[in-house]
Amino acid sequence: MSPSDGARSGRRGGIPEATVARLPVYLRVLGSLADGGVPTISSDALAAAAGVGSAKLRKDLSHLGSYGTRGVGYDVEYLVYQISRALGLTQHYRVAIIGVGNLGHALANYAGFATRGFEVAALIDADARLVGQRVAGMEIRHLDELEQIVSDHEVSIGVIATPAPAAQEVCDRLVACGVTSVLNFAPAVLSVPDTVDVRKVDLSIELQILAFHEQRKAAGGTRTPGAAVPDDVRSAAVSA
Amino acid sequence: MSPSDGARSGRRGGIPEATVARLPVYLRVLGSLADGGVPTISSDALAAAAGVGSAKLRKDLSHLGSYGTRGVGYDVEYLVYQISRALGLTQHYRVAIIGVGNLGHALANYAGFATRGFEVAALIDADARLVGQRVAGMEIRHLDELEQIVSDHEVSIGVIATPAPAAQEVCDRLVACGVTSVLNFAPAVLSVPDTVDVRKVDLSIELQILAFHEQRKAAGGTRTPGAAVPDDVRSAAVSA
DNA sequence: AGCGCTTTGTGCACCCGTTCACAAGCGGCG
DNA sequence: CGCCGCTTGTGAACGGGTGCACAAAGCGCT
Repeated sequence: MSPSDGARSGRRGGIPEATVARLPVYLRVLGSLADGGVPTISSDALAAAAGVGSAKLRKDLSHLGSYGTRGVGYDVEYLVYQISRALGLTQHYRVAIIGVGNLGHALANYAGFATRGFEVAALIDADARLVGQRVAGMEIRHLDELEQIVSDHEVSIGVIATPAPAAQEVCDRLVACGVTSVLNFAPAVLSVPDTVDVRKVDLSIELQILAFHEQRKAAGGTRTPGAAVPDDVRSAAVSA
Repeated sequence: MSPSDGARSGRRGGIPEATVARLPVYLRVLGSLADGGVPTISSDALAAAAGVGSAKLRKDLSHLGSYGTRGVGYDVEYLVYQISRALGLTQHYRVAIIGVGNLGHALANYAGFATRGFEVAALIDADARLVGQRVAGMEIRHLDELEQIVSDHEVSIGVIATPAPAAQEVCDRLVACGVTSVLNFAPAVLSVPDTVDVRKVDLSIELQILAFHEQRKAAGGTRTPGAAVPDDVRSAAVSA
């Protein structure tokens, strides 16, 4: 998303963004395979399990080196290690969750955090009535202490699970504390300096995208409950 | 995937997938503007509020018609209507949530559902102890009744919030009932016929992607002597 | 040891999406 | 009434990602 990232120190890190987004999927599948005692796997089988094409998978893996044996496949455990290393999962990341409402509550209890080197270091909320309560074995702290908490626990990833109006302010404070990665669950557009990475998870958007395709599918063929199908045909006047 | 379903993208009225993914963002911003009484807005201002480039925004909007007045901008209310229509939000969609654990609980209480024509029609869980309990004013039904519920309520979107091992089976049953859109929160790869749309929301993957970038940023600044210079001097001011 | 089967790794062509730059169009002002 | 400045809409160049097809490279069997 960076407009022009000028000088790239030709070291590792040249992994395409689309590949990075798929590596965690491979990692998860490989984890199950390793647990099942599978020693090696071919790109075809792994691709099928991960829901991608085999050529794409091979190209993805080729970006992090030539691990894999021709005629045999990939060593599962070794590949797990290499992908983990490429993703930076050999390090430990401390996460702070801001906003302990329904969603924050669910996130705090989410088992997926601990499994890959992520540790929920703090739960923070602005509501004084929640402060002191324990969720997932952790005490909720007040938003006023955010800076102190981030500093003490060396939080490197902030998870925003607040209502939308509070999101930008919380984000700004996180960034001011030196947090450079933010995962935003609030339905709001966050503006940050481009040294900071923001990823958003937005349920409402996902539903609306599904709605679009649902409408698309309904327009084509089977029984359509209401009328209102004419809007399908778009302005043919302009586009010749 | 299969080239045969190419009709879905790139036809008349065929809005590019990337554009569809951004339309909900525009819609949200426009909603706030409309509430604030703003009558018209320029592509530049709207793009800034949505966090995209203005050219991209104009091209996105151009895909759904030539709404907008040169020299003036876009009529906010009219644009809200047009985007809503393009996304299919003029229709009503009934959603079933399968799996009422921490996450399903949070989803059931999520206010964003009702706001855009989505209605949570059913909560379903496999745990008999949860059945009959009320969450968000709705009674939890047992998984055995899934087919009946989907049929009775004409559910068109299924939200899977089960543990990973149950996800594929639940998905298969949903598909068998005629559900053609699935939103998957379980950390599992779902395989469906290509008539069905699946979108996945995976917290663990998002964190791992952030970890990758975090590692990349830290690559030059940790304990490297002499190289303590921040990786990029392109510091942009936060929204002041 | 050699041969053939299997699978990786990759060069290449294609396609989607992004960005730039500008002509066309509309409202307001003199 | 005509000109001017502003904004939209879009043609065209550009870049990244995807899929195909194949050469290179191990392994096992004979």
